[in-house]
Amino acid sequence: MNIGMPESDYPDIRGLHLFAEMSDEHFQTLMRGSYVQNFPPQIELITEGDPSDFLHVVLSGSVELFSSWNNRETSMATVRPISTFILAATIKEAPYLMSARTLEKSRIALIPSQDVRKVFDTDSGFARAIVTELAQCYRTVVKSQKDLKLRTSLERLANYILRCQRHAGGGDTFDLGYEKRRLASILGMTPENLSRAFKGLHPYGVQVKGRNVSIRSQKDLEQFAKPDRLIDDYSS
Amino acid sequence: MNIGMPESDYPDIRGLHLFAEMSDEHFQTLMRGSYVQNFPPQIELITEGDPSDFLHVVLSGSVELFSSWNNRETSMATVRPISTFILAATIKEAPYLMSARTLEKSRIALIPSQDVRKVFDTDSGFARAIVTELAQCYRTVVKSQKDLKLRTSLERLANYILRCQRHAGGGDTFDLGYEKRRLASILGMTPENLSRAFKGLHPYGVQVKGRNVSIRSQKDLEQFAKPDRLIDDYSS
DNA sequence: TTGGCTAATTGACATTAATCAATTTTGAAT
DNA sequence: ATTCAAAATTGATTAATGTCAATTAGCCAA
Repeated sequence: MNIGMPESDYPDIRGLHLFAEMSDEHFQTLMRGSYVQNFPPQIELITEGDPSDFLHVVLSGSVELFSSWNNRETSMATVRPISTFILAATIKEAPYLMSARTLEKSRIALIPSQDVRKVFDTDSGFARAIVTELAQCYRTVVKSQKDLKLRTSLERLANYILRCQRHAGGGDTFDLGYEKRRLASILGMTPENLSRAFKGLHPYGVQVKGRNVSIRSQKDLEQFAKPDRLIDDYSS
Repeated sequence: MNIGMPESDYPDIRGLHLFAEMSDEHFQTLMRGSYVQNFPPQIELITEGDPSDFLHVVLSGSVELFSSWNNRETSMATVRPISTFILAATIKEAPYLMSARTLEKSRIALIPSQDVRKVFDTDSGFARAIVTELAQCYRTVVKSQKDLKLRTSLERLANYILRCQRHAGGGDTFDLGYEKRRLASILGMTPENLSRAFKGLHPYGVQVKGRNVSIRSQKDLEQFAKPDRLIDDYSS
């Protein structure tokens, strides 16, 4: 465990939208109280219900946000470098709504929540950035909610594949992005159902081998999936 | 249609968390460009995909936020006085993700989005309030997402009833809060399924007559519903 | 009060998805 | 390469939910 933030990590964090516009002085203030840790895979970083003591920044690796209730568990989102999580809880000084665990070996920066709140009040650049980030988070969840409520699991998978393709550059063959059991949870279904859903997309030209997907007929798949920018465009 | 904001509406709006902490000067700036309209029931106020020209404030009545895709429609949330909607789209200068329609005769204030963004940059009290409001919105959607992904429709209904009861003061008989078809959509099910779900809760002491619900056995219902503050407590 | 409209309910059925159990496949460690 | 454990797939079945059609109930306006 490393205590204190190595200066070598500063540029990565400074490069985040969230920290790009603030004054050097305030940035230094935040960094002074922060530290960085390396975690192995599958480590639970935070547990839902706990008080939000730190804003977390994923510097490398990846982190899954998940929730549990009544012995069931579901994957809510994945955080990839370089971005933050638990921002809303930090701002509201409220307990975490989701737990977080590393998916792989990850490097995480921890910034004390009270420092974040303090600097927020004095640095308008930082305040602006936080609002933008929060609005983005909110809109992402709303899109996800629409996906869940308006589409069947087959349609969700089809649209996930198209988003994945776009994210990978638009080629007709690409990586699925997740282990299948995790993807199933993200899409709100069981692994068995996902396996069958892939077969259900076969008539639309979708081929899957391990984590590799290939789309034989872009047109057929899009015609079935009916992607919608107000659900599937994660950039706005 | 009334053009311009009557001064008599100022106190209601000023009383909102969102506008309570800002300077008088900035508040006046916002109000000068704003206006208030009265709408009959079932009027579509905004349509998803449209540019976000105004921040909306519900002064009286109620407004439903809903979304459509592929000829399907789902209810996303209800906005009751006195609160705002479309804040995230306003901040991000992005298109609305949801449509809005009045449920009843409603009085709505419209504040130009560009004014909101401008004042945000200069008034730190306002900035703070916007962040708090957005964080609240975000957490509300996350809770709703957990409700959807972790619970069956029967469990969602049971917990809805308990939340409703709490909101109504805790008595064992209270109003359902919505027309049943709308509640079904909010809970992510069909009206037929909702009707059967009410029957499914009968063994736990739930009686429904029209919009009136009564709980015969608080303990049984809670034991079944397993309410969780990280899903069902809308105050934090 | 009485139509007449919409909402709500009910039954029958179809579809979708979850569960359980049994293999098969995969991938990481040796 | 070999081995082992976890992941993925498959089949059979059950459970949950949606759809369609037909009533029934409730409400508002004339």
